[in-house]
Amino acid sequence: MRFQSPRGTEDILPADAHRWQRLEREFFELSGLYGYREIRTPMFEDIELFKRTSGETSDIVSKEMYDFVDKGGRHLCLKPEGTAPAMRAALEHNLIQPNQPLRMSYAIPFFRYGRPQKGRLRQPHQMGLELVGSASPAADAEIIEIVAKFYERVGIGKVRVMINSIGRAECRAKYREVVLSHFGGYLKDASDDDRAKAISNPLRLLDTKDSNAAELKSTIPPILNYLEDESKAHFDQLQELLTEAEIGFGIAPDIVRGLDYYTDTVFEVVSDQLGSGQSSLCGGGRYDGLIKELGGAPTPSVGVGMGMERALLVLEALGIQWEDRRPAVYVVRATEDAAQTCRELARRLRSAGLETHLDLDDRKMAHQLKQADRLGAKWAAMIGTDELAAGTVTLRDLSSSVQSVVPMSELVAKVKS
RNA sequence: GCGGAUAUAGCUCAGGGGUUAGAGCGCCUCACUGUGGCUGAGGAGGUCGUGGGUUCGAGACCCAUUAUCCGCCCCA
Repeated sequence: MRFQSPRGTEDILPADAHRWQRLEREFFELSGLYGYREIRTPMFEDIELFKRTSGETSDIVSKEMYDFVDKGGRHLCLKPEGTAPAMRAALEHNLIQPNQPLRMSYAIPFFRYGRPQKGRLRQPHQMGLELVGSASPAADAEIIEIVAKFYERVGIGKVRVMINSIGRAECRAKYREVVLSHFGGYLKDASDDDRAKAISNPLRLLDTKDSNAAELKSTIPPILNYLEDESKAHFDQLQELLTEAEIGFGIAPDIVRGLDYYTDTVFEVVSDQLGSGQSSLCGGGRYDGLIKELGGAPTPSVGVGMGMERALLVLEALGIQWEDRRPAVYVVRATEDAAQTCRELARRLRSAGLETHLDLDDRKMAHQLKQADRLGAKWAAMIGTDELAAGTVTLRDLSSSVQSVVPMSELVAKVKS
């Protein structure tokens, strides 16, 4: 019986792992410059945490959770997103203090039970940021700035961040009626999906792909027209701040977000390089009501999640290749009597911080050189009877084939130069 | 969750009822017993995704199942 990885999961193989490491390194380095520090929370949580925060009617909670009951009868689930667990942990450990913004970052797998496709998995990964404790549009701008800088830094280039505001609860309630009456006629013979949306979350009618609704979508007045003064001012200031930071953005009135906890600012970065109908590279927004919902003092906050496999997919589509580290030296045992000396030299090279390879299986010299070549080693350090007697190493530059004889004592220095 | 397509060597793919299933690339050996890449000659590697069925005979046809891909849903 041969096993496969479970549906919708992927193995990250040794030849590819460096790309993931690089992505995470760039992410933590960049966000660290803004003061973000990593938080690591458990892979599973009490299922109620997500029902409370994302909302019972959200797609995540209503049909995409990997939930289970453990042997102690606890109803748990693999985390379907990163924000709620981070906030639960922050509250549990009293990390949230008045007038002290809390900045947290993470790179995590998360879990959603859906139909897999390219760029859409059951165990995807995301890099997330949470900025807790500021109501200022400067907080929204900070998160968006990091996102924009991140994509630029890894080579995806300048991205256009699409922003919208969905206001506060009253505004949304008002707008919900606007949407329902605007789409009223259409809903009579709309798809089951869209009719279900009309009941569970009318705002999501805005992103229906039904061609019959295209005109209605284009003629509906945007939610921005219904924002309260405060939300309107917030949104305007955010735009000024983004302009000041020279971040390219556009306004997309149809970005609505499927989770209940968002308020005011919502945003995403899209790419046309993803294929499979997937376009979202990252998504985020402000969630001023979430912490209160979890029993904490009302605390305004903003966050974002950036999809890792989607970033990698775009990088690949752009033809951007990241080189893995390569061995510095392959120590070649030319004759059997040099075996011990070869091992000793290899140890010395590694102590000096140089990746060094050695044949384990008494292969002939030609084979060892072939391995060295295949591994992409810079140098082959060859030792046989002659070198043993002279206390030297024959050092070959594998790309130029230039060869020289150096004393063993100078090997490390020569290779490092 | 709904609709469609696909599954043959490590990889990319041919073979569409009839002996022992093929190619390119990759891998191993030798030419080259102390020198990789290039070349040449050999070689290894497949329960044809899995399980049933039809047939004298199935990699091929039928059914089921699993996985992947595409569309919907949704998002990262």
